[in-house]
Amino acid sequence: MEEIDLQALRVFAAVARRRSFARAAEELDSHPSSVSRTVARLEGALDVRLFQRTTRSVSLTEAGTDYLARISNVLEALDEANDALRSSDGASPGGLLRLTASVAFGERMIVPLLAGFRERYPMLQLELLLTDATVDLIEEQIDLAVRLVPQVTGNLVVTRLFSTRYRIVASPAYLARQPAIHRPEALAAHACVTMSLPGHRSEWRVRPAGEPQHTMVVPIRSAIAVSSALSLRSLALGGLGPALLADWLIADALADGRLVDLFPQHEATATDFETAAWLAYPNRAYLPQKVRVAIDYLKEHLR
Amino acid sequence: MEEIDLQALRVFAAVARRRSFARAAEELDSHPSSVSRTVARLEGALDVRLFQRTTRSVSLTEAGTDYLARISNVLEALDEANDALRSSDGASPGGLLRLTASVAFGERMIVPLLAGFRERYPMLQLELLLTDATVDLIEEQIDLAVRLVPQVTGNLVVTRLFSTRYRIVASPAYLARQPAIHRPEALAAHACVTMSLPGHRSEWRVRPAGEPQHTMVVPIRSAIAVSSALSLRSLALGGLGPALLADWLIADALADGRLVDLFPQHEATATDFETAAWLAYPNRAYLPQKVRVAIDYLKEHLR
DNA sequence: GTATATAGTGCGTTATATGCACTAATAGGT
DNA sequence: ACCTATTAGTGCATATAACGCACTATATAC
Repeated sequence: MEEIDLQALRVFAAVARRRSFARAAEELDSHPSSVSRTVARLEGALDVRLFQRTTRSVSLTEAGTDYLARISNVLEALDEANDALRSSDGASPGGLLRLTASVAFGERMIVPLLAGFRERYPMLQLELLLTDATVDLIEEQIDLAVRLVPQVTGNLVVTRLFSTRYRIVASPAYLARQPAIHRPEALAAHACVTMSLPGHRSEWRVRPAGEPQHTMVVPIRSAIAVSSALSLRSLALGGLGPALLADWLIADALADGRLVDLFPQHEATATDFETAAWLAYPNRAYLPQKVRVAIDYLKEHLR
Repeated sequence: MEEIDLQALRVFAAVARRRSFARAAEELDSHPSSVSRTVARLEGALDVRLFQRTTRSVSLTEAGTDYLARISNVLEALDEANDALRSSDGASPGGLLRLTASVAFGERMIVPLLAGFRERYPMLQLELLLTDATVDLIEEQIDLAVRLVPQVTGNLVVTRLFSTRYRIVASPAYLARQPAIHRPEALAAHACVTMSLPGHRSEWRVRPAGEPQHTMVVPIRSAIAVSSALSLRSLALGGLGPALLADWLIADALADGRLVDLFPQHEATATDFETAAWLAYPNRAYLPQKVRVAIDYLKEHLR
């Protein structure tokens, strides 16, 4: 029996995850030719075809699916063994930690923490994937994600960080030159700045705090719609109109008066009132030290 | 984190098993220098010392012990994955199967079966370690052992093949020219051939079949003591005197009259009446196909 | 005290893997 | 239905690393 290279197993797993030789090669900082040959060698050693190749798409064979499941466990157990050994002598966890969050949350909440985090865990290399698209944690090899949704779906382990509430805010300058807004219904007379997301541009929902049964659907007009929450915040600060923004995004501006909460007694939302910030990570048998400490650090500093 | 070579893990396991760099190198068909460098690289990658080296002996450190336990599982799971995949398409099991048995049992019982076994499993490569010393199945990487003892000890999985009974026999030629032996006590007047083992040379135990309470200890005289059961059999066949031999070793000679059972109504032994032939194999999480089929084959043809 | 076995190192050679250029083939766009 | 762009696979020259050998240092056994 020819010996099987561990590298070959990692390459195989990468191809299976990305469903492409070329993308796997990219991920591994290698070349499609190498990946192709490595997989071919592995298939030769096992005497089994692992992938069905049609030049345009790659998919696992039945045997490949079975092998991937077993191999994933093996690779995980191996990483666990190495991780456990390296941290057994009380050493600071090392390696690469891949984090993802929305652009706004990353910029406002994560980035300010990184200096302290790096100082505490200097051996850890960080990679921050800030995107408003929902990425596949498995395919993108993400260790830890912040998700801002009512409930997290998928085969993920989830921890709640804090509740997020949305506020309807405007800058003092805007309020000074526009008709007063005493009640939510008065928003109809204003040109608002909104997120360019379905359901955010034509109506918001408002209800007196603690009275879910009195929810009002308030029609609004969107003068400017942007796809970036950070830019939305800037527009509100610049006095371009009322905006619906998450509390964690504007806490500082409300505190020092650069923004005014129009309805302090009300809760507001575009879609769902009960939203929270969650930490989510792949449901693996073993949680690496680096992820463990990152979770603890974020929990400690974010709530 | 530098990548860890699978080869390095196998080398590490071999050194741990053999407790020697040189013997591990021998086992791996490599050189002590290579083994030394491979282990050194592994230790460097893990940043942990795995072995305590004193030029004359090698022992695992605490971290090494822990790592070995984890790595063994990983390597086993990997072998299992490969084995399962290769045999999933109904292929005949392949690889190397290492068997051990006593010299006499191997020669008389195993060797005659090998032709048929090879024919049935042509992809299997066999290695037969015939020795009367009790080998360490783990250290010697034995897949399957035949043990002839009352009870098998150690962390082994055991299956009973058949009971072994000992008979006191002599050749017709010997009996024709010597005083008759009607009762066991009469053996004292004869020069016996015996095994050169403690307790075999000065007395044998005899009892009427099914009457354990009437066990007699019969003093005997050993004229020739040999360390090989096969040679003992030859001496008995050659008419050199009465001998105590296992039934499976002389069944053919008793059947065709080349040997005569002196006390067909009695059971005899040198040490323990209740001896059996056992199949024993290391207690692993996964039983490889090749071992599975070997066990089945031996069971089918040996009882 | 001496001899032998064992772990570790330096160096030159060899084998292996890698990267690049190119081919073959398919799926999607026009 | 054709053309184009992308992707898997192959040949070949090169670079990298692993390997084996000779040798050293050290500790145990006799």
